[in-house]
Amino acid sequence: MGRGRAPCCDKNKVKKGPWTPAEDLRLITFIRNHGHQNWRALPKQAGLLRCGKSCRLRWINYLRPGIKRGNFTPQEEETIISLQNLFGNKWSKIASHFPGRTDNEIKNVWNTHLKKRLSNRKSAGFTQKNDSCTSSSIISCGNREKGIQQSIFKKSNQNKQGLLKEISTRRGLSVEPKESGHFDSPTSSYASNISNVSQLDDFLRSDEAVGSRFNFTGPKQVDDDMSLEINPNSSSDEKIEISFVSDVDFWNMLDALDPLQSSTESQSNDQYKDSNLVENSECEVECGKWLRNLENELGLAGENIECGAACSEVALLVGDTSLDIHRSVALLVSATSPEYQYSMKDSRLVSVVPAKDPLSSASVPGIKRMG
DNA sequence: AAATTGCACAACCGCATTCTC
DNA sequence: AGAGAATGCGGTTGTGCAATT
Repeated sequence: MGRGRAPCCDKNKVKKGPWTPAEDLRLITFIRNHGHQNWRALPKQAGLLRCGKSCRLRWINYLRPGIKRGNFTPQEEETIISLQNLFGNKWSKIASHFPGRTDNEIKNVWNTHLKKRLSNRKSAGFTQKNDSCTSSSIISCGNREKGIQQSIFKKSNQNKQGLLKEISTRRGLSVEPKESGHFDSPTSSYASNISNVSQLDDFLRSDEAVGSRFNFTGPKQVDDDMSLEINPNSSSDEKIEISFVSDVDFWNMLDALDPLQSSTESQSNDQYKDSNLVENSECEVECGKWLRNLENELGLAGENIECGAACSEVALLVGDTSLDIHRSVALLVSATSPEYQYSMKDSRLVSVVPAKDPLSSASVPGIKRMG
């Protein structure tokens, strides 16, 4: 057992506060290449001005693959309540019953509304005993509590300007939940069958997408109908949202949309545009828009910085990492920054330079978070 | 339209526990 | 065995955003 406590880092030299996309990418890239044997040494090795604990927390709670984001289903919430009753505030133990969920997330959901719900139940005269929702049966009785579900749903209506929402709005797609808006579909790689925008659309319309990856923001009124309605022509706003999840699936999805799978050395934007790898111009335009949204979502574009310069920063961050990231970044440059061109060697991104002056290196300003 | 309030959640802090030498 | 380092865990806070007034 340790005595005393050494400071985990020099607090004067570490950055605090929200993580920027560039930091995230740096952390992801480093861990993908080198793992995380030593959290204390990791920030220095990865070139991050962060405390090791902060890196660990960021990875565990947000960046690692397999994180299941989005609202908790009523069933999950009831299970949390019963497990909390069983174990107390042993969040990591409770989280072990929810693959993909983090202890922090469960702790948050408990503190924000499950605790209140429980006290409301008690004050309303409901006990687990006379509510017939004992720990063993509680999982199956979630759907009976429509009122509770409705209140959950209202609370879940926190809108983020998500990537998918942008796409769905632009493409006239909205999703109208008639029930609680929660789905418990099995998680699966959504990248495997997507190769163009229309397939992406199909995916967006599928239950699998909603259940495995996307948060659902629902109507304020909840019908009795338990079905999911998808209304492609609806003009209702902000019905679906997605969090940026930097996991394997994320990169795989980019790959799946990537028409540069077989790209070779020194492929310029013009070459890219002229190639037959893009099925048609409409698809190209859609991909470009989609990727621009992605760049926005990553905070790599906007008033403060040049698109292409941001990409060059990303390229530097990418370093010697896996090929899929190289392709993704190359695609970002192609789709969003015609004023820049990239060069690839052995399927790796080696430079991003202004197209008008191919001899000069792209400047690399610090990336500023938008907003 | 502006101000206020409340909510959700990422991130921090410090203590506990485990690991290593 | 025990000291120090590293990691895990749970409580708490800060911040951004949406809803409400």
